[in-house]
Amino acid sequence: MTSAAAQNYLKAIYTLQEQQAAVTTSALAQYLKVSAASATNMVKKLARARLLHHSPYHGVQLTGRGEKMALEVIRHHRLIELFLARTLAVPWDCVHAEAEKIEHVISEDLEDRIATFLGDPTLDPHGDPIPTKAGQVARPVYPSLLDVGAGQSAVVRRVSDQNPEHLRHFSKLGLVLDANVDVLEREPFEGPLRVRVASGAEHIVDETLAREIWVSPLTGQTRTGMARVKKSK
Amino acid sequence: MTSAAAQNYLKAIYTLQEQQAAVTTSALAQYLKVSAASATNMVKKLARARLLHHSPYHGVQLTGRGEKMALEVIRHHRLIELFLARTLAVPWDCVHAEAEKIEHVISEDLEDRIATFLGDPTLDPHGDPIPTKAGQVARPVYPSLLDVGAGQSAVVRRVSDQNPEHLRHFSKLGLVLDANVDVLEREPFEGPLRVRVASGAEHIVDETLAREIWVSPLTGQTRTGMARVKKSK
DNA sequence: TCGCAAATTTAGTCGCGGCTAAATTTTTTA
DNA sequence: TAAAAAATTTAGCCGCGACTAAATTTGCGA
Ligand SMILES: [Mn+2]
Ligand SMILES: [Mn+2]
Ligand SMILES: [Mn+2]
Ligand SMILES: [Mn+2]
Repeated sequence: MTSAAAQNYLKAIYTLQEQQAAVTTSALAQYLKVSAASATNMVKKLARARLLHHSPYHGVQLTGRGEKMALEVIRHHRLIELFLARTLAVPWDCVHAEAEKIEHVISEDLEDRIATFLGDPTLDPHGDPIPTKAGQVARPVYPSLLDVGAGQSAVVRRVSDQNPEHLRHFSKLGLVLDANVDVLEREPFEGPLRVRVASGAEHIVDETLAREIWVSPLTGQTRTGMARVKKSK
Repeated sequence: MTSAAAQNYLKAIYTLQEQQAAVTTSALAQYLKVSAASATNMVKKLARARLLHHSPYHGVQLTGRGEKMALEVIRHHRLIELFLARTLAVPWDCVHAEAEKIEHVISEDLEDRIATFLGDPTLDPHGDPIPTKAGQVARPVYPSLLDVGAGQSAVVRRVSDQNPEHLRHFSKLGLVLDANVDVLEREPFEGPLRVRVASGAEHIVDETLAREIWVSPLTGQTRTGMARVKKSK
């Protein structure tokens, strides 16, 4: 038990649980790009192994053991992402795919060595929190770039690692971790944003993309606000 | 095709081919710790994929494509071993088991990054040659420590990575890569060796273990010989 | 050269993790 | 509230890579 496939299901359920409490078969199937029947099949196996509770036709919920196991895999994933980024300068749009494979095959000993080598880090290259060995994980909640009002500034804190093309686009735009962004204007009806980045360049950011960037809004207005924040340091 | 299992068969056949030209089903099965029936089954699949020639009841031989593929996996394996040893100080008795898993899941891009990071190395932590990207591999042939006569000295060039306990023992004894060894005496009937290592300490090395260490013999006699060699540098 | 033992292949099975199609249950809509 | 739609589960299948047991082939010794 706890094959790579099972680990991926546990990870997916954990991730989906962060949004809504009851994770449905179809949500799971869609997320993992498998058929609903396949998801049901694995869910029954995980339930038998007491890694989740299955309320047939209604959804699943991880048990303590299941959540712990999910967090272990997530810890592997994020440590590996950071390790590859740090040691080999693997760009942030590539680390996810590599980590997705390696996370299932490293030993606990190697995990420990990587963690120590990196100085027991708390964030991966996308700003995702790294669970501790004991299974504790921070749950930073940031507004998305979309929630920042026109005329406001913010600092990029976390970026979705699900789409490599989007990540590549973000780094091209200068929208990297800890970067400052000024939201200049917002098209109505959930339209795209116009932003200014640290270099001074201005870019249009589509709604879908803006949803994949989470930020710490800064008080005060764009330039002025930023200047004030810098001074007050 | 070319699942992790298939890659392991190709690697095993390549390794066995270095000893004898025709690799039998039972040799393969024994090496991989699977039943003969399982080996036959995979052999037939690899033959269908034109990765080897199968002469039923007589043995197999890798095709050009099969050998190339084997060398690609071996390159992954040895690069990963060296990478783990260099970056994380993973001891040489642990790198093999980790590499055995990771070798099947890294991308070509990651392989290239690791190779470049390591400066395109030619030897792994056990002195095994690393095949090039193009599939060329050096075939260093060294005598084993057992072939060194009493009173002779040698330099450790290569050590079998198959048995972690043996490797741990070797490093405890100071029998590491590039170490000098003086063979002091040899018990008759293929008995154990008495050796002196760089530190001056003397150790008994069993025949089985001595077979797992390959060396460059030095001309001249132990101390005297070594001294002379050192002077002549 | 014949017969037997060893090696090898074939036949049939299993668990895993996918799939489609059909049955069932829940939810929505009329 | 009954019928239709949607979601979910069940049933049955497949390829993979193991296995055991049985059949076949090979090669060796008498
Ligand atoms: Mn990731
Ligand atoms: Mn990440
Ligand atoms: Mn190795
Ligand atoms: Mn090695």
